[in-house]
Amino acid sequence: MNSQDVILGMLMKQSRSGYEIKQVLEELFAYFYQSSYGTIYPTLGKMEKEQLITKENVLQEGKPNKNVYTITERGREQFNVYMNSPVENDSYKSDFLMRLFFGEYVGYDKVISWLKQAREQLQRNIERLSETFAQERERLHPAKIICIQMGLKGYQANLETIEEGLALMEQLEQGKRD
Amino acid sequence: MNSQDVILGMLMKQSRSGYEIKQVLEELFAYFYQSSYGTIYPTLGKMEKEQLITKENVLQEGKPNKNVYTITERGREQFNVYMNSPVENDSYKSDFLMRLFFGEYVGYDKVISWLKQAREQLQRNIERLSETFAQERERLHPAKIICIQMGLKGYQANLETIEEGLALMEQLEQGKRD
DNA sequence: CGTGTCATGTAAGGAGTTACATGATTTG
DNA sequence: CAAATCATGTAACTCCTTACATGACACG
Repeated sequence: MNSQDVILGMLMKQSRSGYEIKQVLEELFAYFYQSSYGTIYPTLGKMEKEQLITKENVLQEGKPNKNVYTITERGREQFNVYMNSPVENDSYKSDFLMRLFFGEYVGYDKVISWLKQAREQLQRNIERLSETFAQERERLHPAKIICIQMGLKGYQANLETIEEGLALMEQLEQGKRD
Repeated sequence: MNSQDVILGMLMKQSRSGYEIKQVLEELFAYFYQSSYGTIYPTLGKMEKEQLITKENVLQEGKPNKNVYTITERGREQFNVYMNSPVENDSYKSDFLMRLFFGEYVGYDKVISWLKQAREQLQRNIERLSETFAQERERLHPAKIICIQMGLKGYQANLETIEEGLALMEQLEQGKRD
């Protein structure tokens, strides 16, 4: 899976500009894929050259023009190749867990501050993800529902573990003061 | 967080060779950090030049020699700088979830095969991670226990969601055949 | 005698991030 | 009038991955 595969998938149903692709990526894919303009725009250019997509300049009122990209037949074939290729291993990189792993080298207060920070972030993520899908829930393809459930249940499990950990750490921090 | 920070942390308590570092990384860090020799050896070289670590060639019987690295005072300071820097955002990249998201473009059978594959992988991961920490559990620093709990509970939540999703998909697959 | 483990490294390449650069329009 | 939003792009850089290269010994 690379940025090209992702973009092809996003253009399967509707044509979009690079800016719009970024927005959707941030709204719906945030919990399992991240990207930046520095990747999206060059990739779109490359894909146009390879005739996987076509560009159309669209004039807008009150807004700058935009380049709207449409997937070609060749692009659809390419997307199909991706969808039938072996699934790559997940890659999870967490600075937060690294800190916890090395938590013995700092004070309890530091660990507690990391946990609180992670808790707040998770609460925001859960709120955002549930809201995004609350309305359209019933109309979605079952595989997409599973995908969203993976995100939500995963977040919730993490939140619970952090909540428990925080309770433990605060207890220890109290005990230390006596 | 980069490979240098991780290596410094791993040398805080004991000196190790590049090969040993890789082994520990695979055994204990697999669920939140991955690395390769292509990163480890050049990083060790760089760190030695910067006097964050020192190298010692150790002769072994029946095995090739190894280069054992020891953290210096300067290295400890550097590690401290890392531990007091702002925590970076997690980065999770999942080809598996991407496939599910685009599941509407393939048949139910394909989705089911992805889910089964993910289930098997998760079962293996859970088994490995629980075994690794089953024995030494009580002696660990609380922060490290939370770190491991994050891994285990996260895996378990994912497994449950996949199990539910698989049941749903298999039901739909049956319904389709009538 | 072949496969696996121990052990260290290099070189080329890929993929993506960050920062920079620009500019119009809208909203408060 | 300032800040946010819409919109596109480039260039330098960092970091890591993959593949290659080597070699001794152990185990079955």
